[in-house]
Amino acid sequence: MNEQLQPLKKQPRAGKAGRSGTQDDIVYAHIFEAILEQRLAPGTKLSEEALGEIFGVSRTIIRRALSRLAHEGVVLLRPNRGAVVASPSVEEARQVFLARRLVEKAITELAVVHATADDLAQLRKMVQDERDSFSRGDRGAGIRLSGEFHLKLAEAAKNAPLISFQRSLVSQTSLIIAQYESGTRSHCSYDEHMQLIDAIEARDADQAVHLMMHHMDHIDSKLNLDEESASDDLHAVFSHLLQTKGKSPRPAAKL
Amino acid sequence: MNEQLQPLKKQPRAGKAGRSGTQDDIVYAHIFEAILEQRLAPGTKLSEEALGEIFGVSRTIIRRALSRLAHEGVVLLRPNRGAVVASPSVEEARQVFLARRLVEKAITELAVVHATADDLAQLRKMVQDERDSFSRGDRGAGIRLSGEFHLKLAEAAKNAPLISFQRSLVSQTSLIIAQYESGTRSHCSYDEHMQLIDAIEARDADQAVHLMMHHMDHIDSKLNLDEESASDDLHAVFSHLLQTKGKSPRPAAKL
DNA sequence: ACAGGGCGCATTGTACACAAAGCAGAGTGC
DNA sequence: GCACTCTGCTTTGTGTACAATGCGCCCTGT
Repeated sequence: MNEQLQPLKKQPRAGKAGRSGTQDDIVYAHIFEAILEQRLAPGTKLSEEALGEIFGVSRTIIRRALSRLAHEGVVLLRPNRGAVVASPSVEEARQVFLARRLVEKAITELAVVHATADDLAQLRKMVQDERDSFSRGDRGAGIRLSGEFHLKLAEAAKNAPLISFQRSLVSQTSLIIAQYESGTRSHCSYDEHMQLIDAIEARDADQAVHLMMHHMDHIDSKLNLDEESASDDLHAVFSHLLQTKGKSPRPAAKL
Repeated sequence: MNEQLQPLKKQPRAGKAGRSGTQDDIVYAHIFEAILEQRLAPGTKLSEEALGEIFGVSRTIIRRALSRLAHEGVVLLRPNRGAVVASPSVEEARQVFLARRLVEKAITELAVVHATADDLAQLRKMVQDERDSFSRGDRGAGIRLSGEFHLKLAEAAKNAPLISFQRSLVSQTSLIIAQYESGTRSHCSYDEHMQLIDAIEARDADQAVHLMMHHMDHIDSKLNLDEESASDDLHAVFSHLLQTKGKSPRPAAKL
């Protein structure tokens, strides 16, 4: 039932983070990636022991990784009942997108002021990688890299709290995209990303913000958050209930 | 050298959080409170074992509390070298305040739309408590309650990601205030809080935002983030260096 | 006397063992 | 026949022992 996959010596490819506690980061990155690529469906139970077996580490490490994922909102941690992959409701998705609009606007304005040449070069490189992933048909990597682009943009804005918040928002957005994206492929047009970089490099705040808001509109419109998402939404709610069930009506938000 | 303070049966008074894992929350709340009331100076080492002794719990619990505090930015977690009370630099403080302005503006606008009568009643009650604390001369409680007011306002805005972000910002702001506030007492005029509630209840978005921005200005102006903060700033930087870098003998304040 | 290296202590990181809390199933009473 | 409870198992929560890392001190060599 649970065979050990690899004895954990494999390096994390994308390096979401990779300084000190490599074990934590590896486990974190793998689970995160699995969620993004929908190998872990929303509502899936994440047993500590099973994950420990799989990654060849003790529950202590798993627990830390889950805690981190929970804090970023991609995993739901229920006291005494374990962790499950978060299944954001349509309402939660809307809230995330509202917050993102807000933050992306601010980040764009700040990036126009503070982005260095090096920042811009890195951003361009990321768009390249993103395009490559999509052309390879690697949807999961594409979603992840697209998210990392927005995160790098936040870094260019040079505001630590916003970077941290953006990390959380991007993670949740990725999960939402994985859950709600309509059939089509390219969810985040790298073309728009490139135009955005150009506007920032030109220090044209109005244009940059305009492009970013347009970009947000596009992402929004590609999701089935409205009426037509009935079946998808129902499925999400269903799996959620299967996990949560009990006599408790609804934890809604654990905060 | 380290006597056990209390065997941990004392309830957390203000209830920053208090549902399930009470132990975590108690430890978290006590450390947080100690930091706010400046019984724990920035840069102070937070030894896991010492804290465990003090609170009568194992390092496991302490570690979780520290992790949580670290995530909120009031504690700095250095791999293999333990935790210290964060000592935000002036630059970091500026970043926090910039982010807060942004978020408070959005929260205010949303609260005008979404705040219920119950929300408003709770907000008014919190201002009362805050005023009481200040009149009692309980500065730490005052700072905390003032922060909780802004957090409750975020809850009235009904946007989960913003609430979470606001929690982090408020915590860090509290630390900054504790560190940089100029000698005077009332740092957050509850009067302004009350006016803000009135504007929100009147659903006057422009007025509410105007008041909030004014309020932010006031908080800003009460801090010594500019030139005159030389000594305070120097001290902060100094303690920071003592902890982070060298082989220096002793941090000014010990646990 | 000072610089460099090695050694011992203190503290954190990790794994594991035990305790507690859910959850599922079978059995029993109404 | 249905519902309720009691019991056993599975899974999480917590404490603790051991390993690893960092840090300070002392010793030695120049």
